[in-house]
Amino acid sequence: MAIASLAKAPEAAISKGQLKGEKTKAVIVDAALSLATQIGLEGLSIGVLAEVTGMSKSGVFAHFGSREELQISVVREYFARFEQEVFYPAMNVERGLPRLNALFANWMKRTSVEIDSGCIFISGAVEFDDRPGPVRDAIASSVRTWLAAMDRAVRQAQELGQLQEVADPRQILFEIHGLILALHYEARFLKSPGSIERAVKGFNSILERYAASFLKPNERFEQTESA
Amino acid sequence: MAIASLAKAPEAAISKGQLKGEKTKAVIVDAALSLATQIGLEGLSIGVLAEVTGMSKSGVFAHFGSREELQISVVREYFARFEQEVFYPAMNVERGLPRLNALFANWMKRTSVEIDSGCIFISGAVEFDDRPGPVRDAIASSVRTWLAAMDRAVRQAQELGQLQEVADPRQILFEIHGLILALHYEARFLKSPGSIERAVKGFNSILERYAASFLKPNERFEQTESA
DNA sequence: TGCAAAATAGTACGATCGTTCTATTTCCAA
DNA sequence: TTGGAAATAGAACGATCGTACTATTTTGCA
Repeated sequence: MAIASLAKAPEAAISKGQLKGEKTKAVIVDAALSLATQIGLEGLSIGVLAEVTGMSKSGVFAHFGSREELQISVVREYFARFEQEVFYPAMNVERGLPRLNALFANWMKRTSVEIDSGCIFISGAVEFDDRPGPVRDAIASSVRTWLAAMDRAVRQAQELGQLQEVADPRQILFEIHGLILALHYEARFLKSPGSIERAVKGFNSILERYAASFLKPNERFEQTESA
Repeated sequence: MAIASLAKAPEAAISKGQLKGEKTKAVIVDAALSLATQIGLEGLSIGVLAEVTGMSKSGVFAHFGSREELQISVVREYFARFEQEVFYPAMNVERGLPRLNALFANWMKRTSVEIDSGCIFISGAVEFDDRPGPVRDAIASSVRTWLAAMDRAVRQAQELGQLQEVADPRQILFEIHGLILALHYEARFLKSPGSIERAVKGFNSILERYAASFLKPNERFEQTESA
């Protein structure tokens, strides 16, 4: 089960024998991904990618047919890993606040790691906010899918009577999203220490404010817990 | 009085006669700024800039000596305008919560306008977070200067007994910054309606949470008020 | 008004970019 | 094992980039 219905295009039809091809393609996408997290999707260059992978420019190019298709592949791969690291583990946690806590914990943990590597959903948003096209669409649909998953978790906490029924889930989500963005900005760009703690504290404040009743201590979010 | 001491390099020494030169330089920077807000500082190209301003490439180039210097000039110009639109008007409002309200209102108003044009402090942070150098430094010092001004406003509200003394100003600032970033992301990239209202609501929630006592109605922030 | 200096234009350079086309190599099933 | 297809390499293209150099024009003060 993926985050939502769209999730994954048919893509790699492994049935027909493209063993070697798909394998090196995966290697290229992997290299492209770690390049893109550092210098952005727009910074991706087929020449540099060929150099890194030890292939020829045309050899790399042939796997995608266009730079744009390469960028889309990178976005899809990033989304798949995001799903794997952030979303799936939290699905093993019981619905409601515990799962919401887990989702935020994993999201924040990933963002913390990305203080060194960068987040494509954030850098891509900036690079493509004025550039319509399939790359922008791929990023936007990935992000919307993820935010919808968070939205579901918030609503479930409401249905279980853990968060106020009257609260607007999208308001809660907006504020949580802001914490992640501030964490990314202040830690990665400004290099201000203590950003992680502030994000955690902000999250707890949000939960407290919207809590149906006072939270039991074991429902408070701690940075160490996860998954 | 500028936001802080650094504020403005000596730059345009208008005393010595560089009338024509400085004038066209201003025209170039102006064009570069509106270009950079849309496609980013890294997207700036001297060729395109020459085309837009009706000059020759070398004519444009001569004013800066390097592309990097052009980018720095753009950052400085952006900062100056930010100062003019967001910071100065709020200085005419009385210290404490009213001024903090005005600062946030102006900041948000500017961010709202930038839903169409883009914010260089946000896009620049993404473009240069892994790229050390004078451009990154220019952006970072501008942002830090602005955040320090916000920090001062928060502390003044504390000193006046309007916000809790025990609260950490940087925590408050972190959460406010997150609201602005979420507004920029969700409105500009995701194009989700209602983002402005959510940012306002989030700001009021923060003030209420950290308020020393209950806020009087006229101290609540309304989107329409400003300056 | 004339003249040095400042401002702008013109041209060319090496580099890199995405892409195309054609060869060559490698794979894998029959 | 072999033959056709898939995968990769190689070379070249037009375009654009920042920058360096040299001319030409324009400016503004003596």
